Amino acid sequence: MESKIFRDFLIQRGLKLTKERMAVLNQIFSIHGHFEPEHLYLNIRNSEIKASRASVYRTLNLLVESGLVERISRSDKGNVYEHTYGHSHHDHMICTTCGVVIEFFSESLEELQKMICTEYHFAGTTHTLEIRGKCRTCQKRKK
Amino acid sequence: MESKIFRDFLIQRGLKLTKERMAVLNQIFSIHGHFEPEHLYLNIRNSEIKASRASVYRTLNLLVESGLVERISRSDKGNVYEHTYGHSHHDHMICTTCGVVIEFFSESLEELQKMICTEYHFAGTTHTLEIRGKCRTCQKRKK
DNA sequence: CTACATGCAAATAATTTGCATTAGC
DNA sequence: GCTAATGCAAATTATTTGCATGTAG
Repeated sequence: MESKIFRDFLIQRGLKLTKERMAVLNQIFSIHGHFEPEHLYLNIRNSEIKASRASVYRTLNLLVESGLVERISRSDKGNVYEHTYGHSHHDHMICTTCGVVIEFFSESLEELQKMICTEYHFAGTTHTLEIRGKCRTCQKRKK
Repeated sequence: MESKIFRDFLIQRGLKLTKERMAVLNQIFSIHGHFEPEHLYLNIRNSEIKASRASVYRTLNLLVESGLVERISRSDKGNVYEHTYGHSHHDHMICTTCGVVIEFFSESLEELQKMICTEYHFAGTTHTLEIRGKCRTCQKRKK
């Protein structure tokens, strides 16, 4: 699982597996969807093993480098992250009225993107698609 | 053109068309691709009519609200913008090695997205697709 | 035991805001 | 003239960093 991947990543870099780093990792993987660093920090403050804001940010950067977490950046202030391991790829629809985030996946979309990459001789590794608009509920509400 | 649209937008809101706002607008529309607020500010400092950082940021927010400019946010630090008027919709491929940005457009992709929206009862208005990976040149270079 | 990690507080950086002054309409 | 905009500098917010101390390997 993810802690094994992270451990291997750290060893490979000659870094140490500290309890603070584990606390951050565990917290992240206990969260379902998206999260912000501050949110993460507050949760950790309330948990068994604590970590400072500095460590949260430092660990977050390591996790992104290791590929376990992805920065999907799209908040007005600050970054938004999401863990990628064990959480299959998907894209997002964001309601500009209520802010709700709908995750979706489309195989055709993935394939089309591969074709486009080929056409442009681009070796795509990851992508982010974000569709903004109004969700079902807000469409009704506003008229 | 864009200045007419912006003027109308301002009037509709009971706001004023100042020379600073025009300077920001002109500067943006004299730029081909993407830009960052600081870049914009520096260009304006060197132009005829100047504007402070505060005004640049304030105007930028108005332009986003008016729909003339879009925040495509994805720099490690700060936001990246792009003007949308007269610059038809397209998506981006970003090389994670050299940072080059390739713009592309695919009609099939647009249609597929419409279909997905329909399926999810989502009224999509705009979208951003960003594919990250290695560009042709960097693929050769690194091997 | 040694190098790397931690926490803290100070430093950076991007952006926003309060306020006195200036300028569209 | 009235209301909104400007510039400045101070305030906020998010994130990083230097340094003395702690700790994993």
